[in-house]
Amino acid sequence: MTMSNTGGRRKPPTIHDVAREAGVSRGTVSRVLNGGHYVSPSAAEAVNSAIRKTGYVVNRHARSLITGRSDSIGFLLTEPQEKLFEDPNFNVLLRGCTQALASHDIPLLLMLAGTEDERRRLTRYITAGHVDGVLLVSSHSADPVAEELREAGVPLVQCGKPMGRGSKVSYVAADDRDGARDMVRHLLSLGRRRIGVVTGPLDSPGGVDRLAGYKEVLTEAGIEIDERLIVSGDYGRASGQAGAEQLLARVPDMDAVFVASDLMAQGALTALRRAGRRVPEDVSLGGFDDSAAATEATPALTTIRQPYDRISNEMVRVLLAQIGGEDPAAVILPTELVRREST
Amino acid sequence: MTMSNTGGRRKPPTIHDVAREAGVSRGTVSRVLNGGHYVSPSAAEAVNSAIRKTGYVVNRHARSLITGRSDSIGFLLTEPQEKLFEDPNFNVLLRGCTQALASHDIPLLLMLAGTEDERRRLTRYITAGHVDGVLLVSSHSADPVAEELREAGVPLVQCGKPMGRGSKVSYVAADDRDGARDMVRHLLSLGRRRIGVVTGPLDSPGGVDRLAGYKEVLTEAGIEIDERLIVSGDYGRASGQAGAEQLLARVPDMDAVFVASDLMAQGALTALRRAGRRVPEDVSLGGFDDSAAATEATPALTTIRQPYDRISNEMVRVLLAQIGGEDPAAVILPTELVRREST
DNA sequence: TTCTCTACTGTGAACGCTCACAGACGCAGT
DNA sequence: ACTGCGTCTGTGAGCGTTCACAGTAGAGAA
Repeated sequence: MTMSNTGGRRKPPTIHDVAREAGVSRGTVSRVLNGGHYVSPSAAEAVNSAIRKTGYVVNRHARSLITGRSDSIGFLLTEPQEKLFEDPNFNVLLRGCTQALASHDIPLLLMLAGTEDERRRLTRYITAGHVDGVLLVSSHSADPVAEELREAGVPLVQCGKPMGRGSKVSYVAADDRDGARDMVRHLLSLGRRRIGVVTGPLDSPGGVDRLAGYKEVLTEAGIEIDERLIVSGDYGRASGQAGAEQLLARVPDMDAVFVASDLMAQGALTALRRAGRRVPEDVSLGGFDDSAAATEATPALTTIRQPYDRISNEMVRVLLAQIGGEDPAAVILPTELVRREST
Repeated sequence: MTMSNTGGRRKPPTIHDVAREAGVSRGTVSRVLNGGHYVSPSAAEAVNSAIRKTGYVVNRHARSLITGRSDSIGFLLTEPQEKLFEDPNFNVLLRGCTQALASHDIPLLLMLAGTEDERRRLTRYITAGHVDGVLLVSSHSADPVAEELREAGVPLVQCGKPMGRGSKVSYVAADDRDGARDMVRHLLSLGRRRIGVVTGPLDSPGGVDRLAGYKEVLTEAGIEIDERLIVSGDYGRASGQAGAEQLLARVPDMDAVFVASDLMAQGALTALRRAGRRVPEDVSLGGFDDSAAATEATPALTTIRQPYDRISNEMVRVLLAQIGGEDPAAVILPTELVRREST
């Protein structure tokens, strides 16, 4: 009584089979499948049990062919992927997007556009309508791909604030400026006054905004901005170490550092330790991201938590809305100060 | 003279448009698209330039509808995803598979089956023929999903050796036994004789094989197996720490440990340090995986490199072969000893 | 010439679905 | 009775491809 059916895929049932089984027409089955309006309760019941009995699953290709939708979306990465894949936050984002989409029964296509060739290939693929929309993760905040897709009319949501001010592309981002403000305020509340900063890349809005928040709070507190206490990095561990070394050389009695990423903060930790500074006794150290690096470091890093789980949900929500015809939207989500051992 | 076309996706050209442009029939265009046999050079040239001119991209839905293939494959994760996504090796694998598939112009669908519901939904999706095959990553080495898909006749390649001996499912794995042998031989060559081992889970082939390699080499070297020197872990950091503590308690003069994952080795490092042992002076420590954890640890870990870049390529190769009608295959790839500071 | 073979090309039909339309039915208002 | 309306249902057409088949042209053999 087993139906092992080992090997050789059997032809799946079609909407026709279901219709015959339920004693109705294709049209009625289709109506039940898509919302179920204008169909009598008895017919709906018959169709549903026929679906269960036959194990019917809609053929998305046939559906897409006529609707023009593909009911799938692309998760596009346009940058050096080694770096990104190492970033725990990126992984949270990818996982979150996949799950958020899954709850809408929409598959996610992973697209990596490292080289120029791949970029071209994927742009073609996307503009040909093989996905309904794109979730874009790009470290370049003024990515040409974003503009190209937008011009082609492809619904698009970017992770992080894009650089171009005028460009009408949707995005979801954490509130970098406010996060930085919280951190610097926290350092001030500890009695620190000579607070250094290692910024992110200053050609990205994230880098700029975090620095702006730092400056604002100090100015509000009546502390003059000391340019010797400002160095810029690239979010990578090495640049954090170099940055902290530079700061210490310039201002040996610095009593706190705000480092614009946890990875850089790890590097800064190494530099501080080598220079004989104790953290947090001599120097308070604040990071940004609340990545795995923050808890793995010793001492564990006080940092600013970016709500990547919410970011992914919002990206999906905004994208689906845009696919549904709504206008592009910008969403900025609040950050949260997470206190640990480094301050 | 710009054709900005902002917003509103234009209807893409069809094979019909190309045919008209080239002055040939649909059939000829289709033949050019699929291999180009039985088509005259002049016609092929005309079609190709028409394709370039119109910017034609094949509609995969229409193609799939008739061929029955979907020309896409699924990357299925059946286990606690938080853990896996943290694993750098997993990320290499995902990236490698995506790229290997991209070179065949095949999109990868990311599928996460954490809950029972998702598992059912995805099984339906897969068996309905929405993907041509599945790359499966599962920590359970005897995953019921694997068996279910195999029975449904879905081409499938698993990452890592599956548990069931008889089951005819394709897999690609590193040579765990041989890697373990290399490591233990290395420890012996350093003059170590009281070598402990923290194994992986012993209900998985990887865990079993690494322990087997350890035992083999010791036996070959004429050293008796001491059960007090064997504890088992679960590949996680915490279990490595606990394992090393247990070993030290049982055999205080242990002079080396082979730990079956780098993450566990990090934990073991902490335990050894707390117990006042210097690494590598007092105790040589060998890991497994060559993950990021290995280089981040201080001292950097000597470990066994699993060739995840090659594994991903092989998984794709074997899967495509199987889709093409070939029989399931098992591929075992050689590992490599990477010497760093911990031995 | 005629026949055969090879190389090439065009033409329905079909894949499984949705959509627009037309029709049927019951019920209320005129 | 007729008309109108809202609810429900079936039918044909068509989405863009590939595939099988039929057909043409030219070359070479008989």
